[in-house]
Amino acid sequence: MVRAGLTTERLVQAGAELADEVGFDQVTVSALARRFGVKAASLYSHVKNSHDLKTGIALLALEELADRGAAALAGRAGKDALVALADVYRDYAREHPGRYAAAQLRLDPATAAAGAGVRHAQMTRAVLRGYDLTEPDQTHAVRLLGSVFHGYVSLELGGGFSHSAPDTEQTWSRILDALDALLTNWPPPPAP
Amino acid sequence: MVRAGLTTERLVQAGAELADEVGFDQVTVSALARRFGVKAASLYSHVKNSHDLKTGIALLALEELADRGAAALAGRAGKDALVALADVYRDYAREHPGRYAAAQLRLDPATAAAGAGVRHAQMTRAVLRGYDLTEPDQTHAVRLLGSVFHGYVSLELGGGFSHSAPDTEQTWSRILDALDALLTNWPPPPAP
DNA sequence: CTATTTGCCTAAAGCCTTTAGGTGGGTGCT
DNA sequence: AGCACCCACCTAAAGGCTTTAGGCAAATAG
Repeated sequence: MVRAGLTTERLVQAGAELADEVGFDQVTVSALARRFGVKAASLYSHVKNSHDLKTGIALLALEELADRGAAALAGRAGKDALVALADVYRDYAREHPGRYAAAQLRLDPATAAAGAGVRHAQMTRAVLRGYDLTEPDQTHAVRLLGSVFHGYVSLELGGGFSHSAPDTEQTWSRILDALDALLTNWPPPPAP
Repeated sequence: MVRAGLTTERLVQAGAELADEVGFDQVTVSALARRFGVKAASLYSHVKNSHDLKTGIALLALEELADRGAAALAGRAGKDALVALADVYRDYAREHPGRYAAAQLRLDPATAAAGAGVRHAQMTRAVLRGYDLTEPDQTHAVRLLGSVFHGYVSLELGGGFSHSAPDTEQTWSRILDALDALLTNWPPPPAP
């Protein structure tokens, strides 16, 4: 009987690959065990339960995304940085749809705080250094960028923009133009 | 033996309520049957299968959302209309998180085309009539608005903005100010 | 007041999750 | 080398959800 050599890390890694292949919600302890040629019960020595496994995949995805973001941001500023970071999210989601879905998993606050979530907010703040925003507008802008990135990527991934001209490539680039223009010229609070 | 009086419609309706209470992914044929005091197998005369039930809930949510949107848009234009439509999405998601999650279900093209999906795009286009955009910028703007609405709402719902000042109410209103300013002053394509 | 429809039931098979307890291969100590 | 221990993986089993097939009884129609 040859041992499969399971570890938590390898399970999470393989779970991420499985997610990209068949979708995050199809990631199951059984399917993962099958992939290792092992009985499902055997995974429970390495993973607390199904939810734990999914959390592990989510944290992995957030980490990978943050790493890519940091690399993309290095040496860039202004619109250049904005576009680079935005493309990181979009490209990652297209290359790894399962992982991206995993990153959307609602984590309990403790887990989220321990993970790479904070790095993401910091990266967006780093992009905003290239524009002239002060608190609290900077926070508003962080949230706007997060919303656009996430919203666009998940709509595009879900096929929300499919079969309609013009193509999504153009839209994406024009949206980034528009965001750049908006950040450059952030409106003051309207007089009540 | 008193009959429960099941119909497809009542099942979908109850499924939507169940989704709001326990989360869309916890909506299960078994749970729904339990709620009607009936065996799970009995539902299969009214609903093809589990996926069919979920699709029904998704279509219901899209319909409800479109109805609310149409009502909100009546008699409004410009920023007024923009804010009204945006609030429809946000309020609906907060009142009916399960239904909102359902509305995000990936539908096959045929089902999507038959449903209220088209009405949503048309409502956004209606809002844009208050601004001076022509094709293809109008399509880009439709997609931008869709991304912001969906992205913001789902991040807020997922707790992405929690426990950090300033509060999300302010951010939401400033984001809408910003979108209004952006649409009013939509940037031309940058020179290559 | 029968006859048909149809609403809900039981039975059963298949798959997933999770816990409990067993066995044997590896590893390290003597 | 021999031995003991540990840990990786196994079998067994209980419980849940999905879905199909076939049956009985309540509602409805002629």
